[in-house]
Amino acid sequence: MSQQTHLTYHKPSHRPLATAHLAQTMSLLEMNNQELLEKLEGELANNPALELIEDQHCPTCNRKIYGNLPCPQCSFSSSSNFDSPIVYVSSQHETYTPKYRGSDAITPEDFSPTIEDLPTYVLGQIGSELTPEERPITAYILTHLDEDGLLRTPKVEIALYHHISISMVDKILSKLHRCDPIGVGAQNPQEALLVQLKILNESQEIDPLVFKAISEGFTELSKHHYKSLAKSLNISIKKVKVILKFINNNLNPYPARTYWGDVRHRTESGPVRYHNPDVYISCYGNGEEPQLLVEIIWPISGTLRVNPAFQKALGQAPPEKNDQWNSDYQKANLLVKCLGQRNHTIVQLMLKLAKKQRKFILKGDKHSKPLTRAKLSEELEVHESTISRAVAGKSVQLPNGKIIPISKFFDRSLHIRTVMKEIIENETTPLSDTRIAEILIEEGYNIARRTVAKYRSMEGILPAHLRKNS
DNA sequence: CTATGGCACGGATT
DNA sequence: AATCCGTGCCATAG
Repeated sequence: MSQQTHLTYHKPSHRPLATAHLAQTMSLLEMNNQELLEKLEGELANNPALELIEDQHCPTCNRKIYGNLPCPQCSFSSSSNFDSPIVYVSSQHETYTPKYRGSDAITPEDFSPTIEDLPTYVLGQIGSELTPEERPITAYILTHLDEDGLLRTPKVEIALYHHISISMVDKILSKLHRCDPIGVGAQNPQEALLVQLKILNESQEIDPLVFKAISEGFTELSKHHYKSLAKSLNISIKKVKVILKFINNNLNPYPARTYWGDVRHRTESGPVRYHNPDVYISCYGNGEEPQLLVEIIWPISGTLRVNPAFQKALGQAPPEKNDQWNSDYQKANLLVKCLGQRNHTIVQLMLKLAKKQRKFILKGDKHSKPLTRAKLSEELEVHESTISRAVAGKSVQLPNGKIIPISKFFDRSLHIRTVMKEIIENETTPLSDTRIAEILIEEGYNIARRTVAKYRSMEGILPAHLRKNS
């Protein structure tokens, strides 16, 4: 297809426009939805040459088209066997999906996006438990939650505003904390973690060190300064990692976010956080072989284009404004083109990924195939760094409702780790690392004993002698 | 003596 | 060029 040439970003070019084009496409590619949203809003506010129009309908198939892209239906419908996923770009819908991660057993049928917003959703759960006096206060609190489900407004303020005591506020908050995104209404990530931990503790035994790590070493924890954390708690770094894994697996500092990964940080300001997914993957059809539906989320509703009226007016610009207008026009034009290209790249990427990792998407971690960015870049005929940029810091929601970073599609050892986990779960008597390695080798995974130990610790599984059997 | 964790090296990936 | 990952070797705990 003709676009392929546009995708080979590594081709040297001497035209200045092309370099600007290149630079902008790359930076746009790196952005996830949140960042893109901010960027677009900024551009729209500052550049009169840009306009946001209603989403268009495709002239031939009359489907809605989004995201400054050609019609998805027409360009992709040729590949409609179940092997090739349908890919399309869709506008950001206001769905809040209240799946609190943790339970594995969410099947595609269970998963239907809920159209409620967070306050409504939470209120629906506890509405009946509240006394008439508590009700308006709760509503007030809920509407003051930030996008992460945290309550940044000081308690005192609420108490004063409603002329009630702080203990009253506390009482309501503690009820709130137990609602579905467990920990909603906590004052900060730290409190959210503690609340979740407390509730979890009621149903299972929890290492008191986890409490200590969160309450005393939270700053180190959030900065990923594990060595200093280990020192201040006077435990081994190994132990810290076990704790960390536990936290990552079971707790969520931002209750309304579905995912918090321990991912490398992109900026000094802290770990990359996943807000809403940038891509949805869902199933179309319920059979054995459902077709995959890949949805690239476009952060704004509407399509961005260069305002034709502005373009017309260019010729009649007042002389003193001429330069300004021209540059606005150029910039707008560039942005629109780059956006289209960014989206095109992401679409191609996700299409390929969905195809390659189909089993992983449908059947879970065990079927993940080791895949490197390099290999994919070869197939897509783009530069490696293009893939890296497109993948970095973005997240995707799978048909089972889990939100994972896209980089998980490139995990080299995910499948072995899951097989290993299964072995350990099914063991009758605790198996030593050596033994596990032997079993894995028998099953065809060539792996060293030392590596088993590494995987174990990655998964937060205790060594054999500390494991008791079930 | 056996099972694991720590450190560090080299090759692959990004 | 920087980082990640699998491994081997050695120290330590049990």
